[in-house]
Amino acid sequence: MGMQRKPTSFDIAQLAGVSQPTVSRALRGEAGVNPATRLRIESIAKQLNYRVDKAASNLRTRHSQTLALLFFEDPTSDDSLINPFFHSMLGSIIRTCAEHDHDLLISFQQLSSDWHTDYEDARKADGLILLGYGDFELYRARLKALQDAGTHFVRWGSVLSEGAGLTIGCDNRGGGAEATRHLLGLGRRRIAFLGTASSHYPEFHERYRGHAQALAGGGIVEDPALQIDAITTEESGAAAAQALLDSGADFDAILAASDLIAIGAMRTLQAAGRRIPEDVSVIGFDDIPAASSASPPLTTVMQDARLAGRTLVETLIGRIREKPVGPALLPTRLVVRRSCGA
Amino acid sequence: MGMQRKPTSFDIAQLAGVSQPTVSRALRGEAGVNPATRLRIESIAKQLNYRVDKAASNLRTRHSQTLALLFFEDPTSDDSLINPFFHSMLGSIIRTCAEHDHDLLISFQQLSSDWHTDYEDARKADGLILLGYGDFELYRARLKALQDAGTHFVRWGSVLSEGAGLTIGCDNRGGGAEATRHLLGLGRRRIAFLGTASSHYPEFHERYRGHAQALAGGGIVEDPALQIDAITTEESGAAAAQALLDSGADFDAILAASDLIAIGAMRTLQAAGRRIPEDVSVIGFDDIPAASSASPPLTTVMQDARLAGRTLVETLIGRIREKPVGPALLPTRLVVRRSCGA
DNA sequence: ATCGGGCCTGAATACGTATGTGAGCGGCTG
DNA sequence: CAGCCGCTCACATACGTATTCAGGCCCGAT
Repeated sequence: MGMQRKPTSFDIAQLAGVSQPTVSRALRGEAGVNPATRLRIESIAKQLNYRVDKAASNLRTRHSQTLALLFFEDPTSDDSLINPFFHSMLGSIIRTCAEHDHDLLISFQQLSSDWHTDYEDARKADGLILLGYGDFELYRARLKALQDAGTHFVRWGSVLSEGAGLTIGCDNRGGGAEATRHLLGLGRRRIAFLGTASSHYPEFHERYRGHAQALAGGGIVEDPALQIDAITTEESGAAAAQALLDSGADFDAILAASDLIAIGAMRTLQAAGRRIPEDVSVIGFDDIPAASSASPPLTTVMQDARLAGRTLVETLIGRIREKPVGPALLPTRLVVRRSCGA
Repeated sequence: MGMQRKPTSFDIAQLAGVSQPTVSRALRGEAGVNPATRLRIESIAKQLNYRVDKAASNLRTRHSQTLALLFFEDPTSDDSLINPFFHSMLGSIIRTCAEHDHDLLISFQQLSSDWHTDYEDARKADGLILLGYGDFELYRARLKALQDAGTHFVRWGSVLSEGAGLTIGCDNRGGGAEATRHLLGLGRRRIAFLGTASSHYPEFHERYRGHAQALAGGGIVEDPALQIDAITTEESGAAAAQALLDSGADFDAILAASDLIAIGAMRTLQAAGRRIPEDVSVIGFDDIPAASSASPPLTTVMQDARLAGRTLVETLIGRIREKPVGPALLPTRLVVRRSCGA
């Protein structure tokens, strides 16, 4: 009972009194099979609990109906955490893959490893989803190599940066601008930006540019002292806020390039006795779950993670099927919570 | 340049002046290959960016070096969220798989679908990792079927429930007991338990039993009015707390069967004007990230998610290699934060 | 010189599926 | 009645690797 040999299409064929190719055609729903024969085959297959051997099928068809999700994590962080925003995207990616009958492989990668050849070359996956913040310059060569090799992939990032058609991202500039306009509307005039403005981090760069644009639109002159570098961790946000306090700069609002930065910054500010939102308004970016449960609840620029995940997967599958889909710029939406008043 | 045919072991063989089997042997590190030949082959393979075709390899060897991670989600929740505790485990699972040279497939499943035959029968994976809370009775038949079919799998859950050797879990009873002893030590005497005590949810059941045990140890008589059903969501926790308030029962502490329940309950309590921890002490279970950032920070029974993930993967791989490893009961640790005073 | 035995390698084959090609059969047209 | 076509199906083969088996070679021992 227990460990029988797994049934093959030959077994089905023999029981059904047909040849193996007929079984294959019948089960794949191919046209040109007698309906009665098809029914008989399907019934026997179901009865034997037959499953098409994916390895054999992959070998024959030369594709795997599998996508690979590659996370690029900061190699310094050895622990097992994933950026919370990507967490939210993950569920959507998984579900969308399932809807399109694709399996999903998932792994962490270092920018420095040879991931760019390990998946499609080994025919593990038909396409790659690249996820992760990091110094974009480090990606560049690998992305180019991927593209030259004809590998199918999509990337979450700043759409405007490079390689149109393979990057999906949200409207970082628009989101940054909207946040800053909101702060201006609240009467804030000295708005600090926490998160690097360097073009090596294109998403933060775009958010910064939106911020600067809105400032200019409000007739405010940028003050370089109000821009502090930070990466996407609470610690970094806390440190950046501390640096801002230590600098003695005058500020009445903070636009953080991500929620984690904002949450870290709020902690520092509160510890230093600054009241939020009375003394300082804070706005984040992403709308991760922690944003709404922060105290006070964080006003933030929402990226629709579910839409993002879905778009990534469907764009990738489209590219694999040689039905190229253009780059998508996903909308953002400002979620106003109590932290900034009214 | 762009779209050459991918090199095969035959191509390598021809260039190296040997036969294909020799290439296979050399690259797999098999003994009995002339060192000089091996070096030549390795060099050529590297130069051509050759990768072993995984589909062909899988077909031949009849295993895939791949594990499948199956999440069982409440089918009612249509959105893309994953239980936060599993989130924390995920990173560890991914990393441990990589360390052991295994790929990882991930998918959502409904208890009712035919997942139990879809992965190993289709030879997509060598083994299964089952994750998810839910009515255990629904699992039972499927788990039995898996085991009878000789499928390799491990499950996160209550170790004591059934099928020793295939379940990894933490010491739920010990954790529940420790939490309640802590509350007793704070002088609390009327401790409510939020989370079903039904044996259909073995983990919650174990936590409840630990709680009851500690109560008995402290000479306290259980009050059925202080046990309110709840499942692992904030909403359910909030509703349970509301039910508790509405019942008019007297209570000075809450032990929630999970952090999400605790967080939801705290929200309700605070909205009702109860002060935490002055009026009511609250303890959760899991130590998800939100626990530490809740207000006030939540005292909770920590499950070591990283250890859990690692143990799951390594146990599964051990079972696949026919080196069975016994069931593991992982330790818990009480993390005391400010919420319960001192 | 012969023989036995390691050491290395090549020839042949199997893994299970998908697909190109052609054959048999019945019905239809001219 | 010959010829043709559409419908089903079987035969043969390819996908790229891993493994079994046997053979060639060289060395030392007899």
